[in-house]
Amino acid sequence: MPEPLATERASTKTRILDAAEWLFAERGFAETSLRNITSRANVNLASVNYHFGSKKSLIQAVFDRFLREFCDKLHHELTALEQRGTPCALPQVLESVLPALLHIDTLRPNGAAIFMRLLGRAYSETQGHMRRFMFEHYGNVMERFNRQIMMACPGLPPVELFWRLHFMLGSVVFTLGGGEALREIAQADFNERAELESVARKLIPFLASAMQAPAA
Amino acid sequence: MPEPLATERASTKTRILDAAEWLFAERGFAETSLRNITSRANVNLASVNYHFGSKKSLIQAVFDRFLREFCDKLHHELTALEQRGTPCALPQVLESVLPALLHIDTLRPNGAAIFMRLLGRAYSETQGHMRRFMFEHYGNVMERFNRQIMMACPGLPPVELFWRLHFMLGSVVFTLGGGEALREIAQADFNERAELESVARKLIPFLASAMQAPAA
DNA sequence: GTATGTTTCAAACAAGTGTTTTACTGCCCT
DNA sequence: AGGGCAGTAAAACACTTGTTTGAAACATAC
Repeated sequence: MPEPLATERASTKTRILDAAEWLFAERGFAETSLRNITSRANVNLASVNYHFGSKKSLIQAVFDRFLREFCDKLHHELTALEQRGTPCALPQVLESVLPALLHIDTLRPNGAAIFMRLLGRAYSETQGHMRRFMFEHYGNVMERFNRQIMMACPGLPPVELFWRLHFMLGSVVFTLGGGEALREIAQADFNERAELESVARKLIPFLASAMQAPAA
Repeated sequence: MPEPLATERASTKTRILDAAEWLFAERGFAETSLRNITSRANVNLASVNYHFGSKKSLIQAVFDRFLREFCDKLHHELTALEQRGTPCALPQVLESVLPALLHIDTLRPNGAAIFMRLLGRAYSETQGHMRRFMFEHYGNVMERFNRQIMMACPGLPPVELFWRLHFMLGSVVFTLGGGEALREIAQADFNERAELESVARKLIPFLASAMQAPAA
């Protein structure tokens, strides 16, 4: 499937995906109606059921597109890391996700924040459909990342590692997905441009130091 | 207002609050209908509008009850900390929120997890109604906690402190509010009872170490 | 040019939403 | 006894939701 030229209107399918992901991140899944999506995408209401089958499938499709874009880039960074031979230091491992984040931020405005919010919502889902979907389709990349972390944290018991990985995920999702609210406060109170990359670069030493705490 | 005796049925108002907070945390605000709430509370549909005015006000009332219970306890712990005179070490400061968390966990089953999920939802709200409400009514307690953290982290620039406080909040909300999902995984994979307190006690050294990372 | 398969469109569908209305309790008070 | 009143009950309100329908428009093939 070729990239659509800039002159021609994007396909109905991607127009729906673009509109949906923005609204989902902004308001949540339940608070976003199909009519919100289709009117934002300038397509007919019925077209989402025609192309995706149902709202639930659309949500999954939105999530899948993000995951693919993110994991493809992360995969690339991880192979570079693995081919070094020598085990990497923690900050370097953490830094390897940065290009993937910045990448999806270039594809769409505020892409990384939207992705993080979707990730947060996916995790807070009671049923855990998406969490399962995520591990089934992209579990291998995440597994490789975990291994790098593990090698950089020698002597850490597996249980402790499990929890600390989720502590980290919480920090990242909460602050990077927290959206404009946090950034605006930071900018107002400290007059500092709070770009995605600058926040992420504050996160890295914070998390690296956290992971190296002695296990209780 | 006296505590209702165990024999008599709780007031309609608190029955609604109890049912609502559980459902809100489990499914979210929008996904929970008033009919879900009233049928779970065994009260009439109209009674929620009669007692609370609207669904939005009910949400706020649920949130307010949690905040009051939590901040009252935290207030108590903070005064104990402040009266020591000598500045406290970071782990001790962090540990001061533990009694407040455990307290609301005794008031209702899974209370802390529910509270954390509500907190997370409150923060991820686009409009930020609840965040504002929270700071207006309980900002003083949070301010005092921040000061204790600040004193335990000498030399940390204010901007850095701002972000790190939110990094911490993210970890706590995400993992403690993550609910049964994370605990079940931990229990299945590592055969370890994942109680609220044991997870919280893993969080403390993790966060303490994180806060002490050198500023970039 | 006609036939074929795909995509769009407006309209309708049944089900569920928050809220309001109206009548009907039980209860205290003078 | 009876008027005032906070609380409850069932029903209806107007509206939005996701989904389906059947016809129109489009493209592509022969």
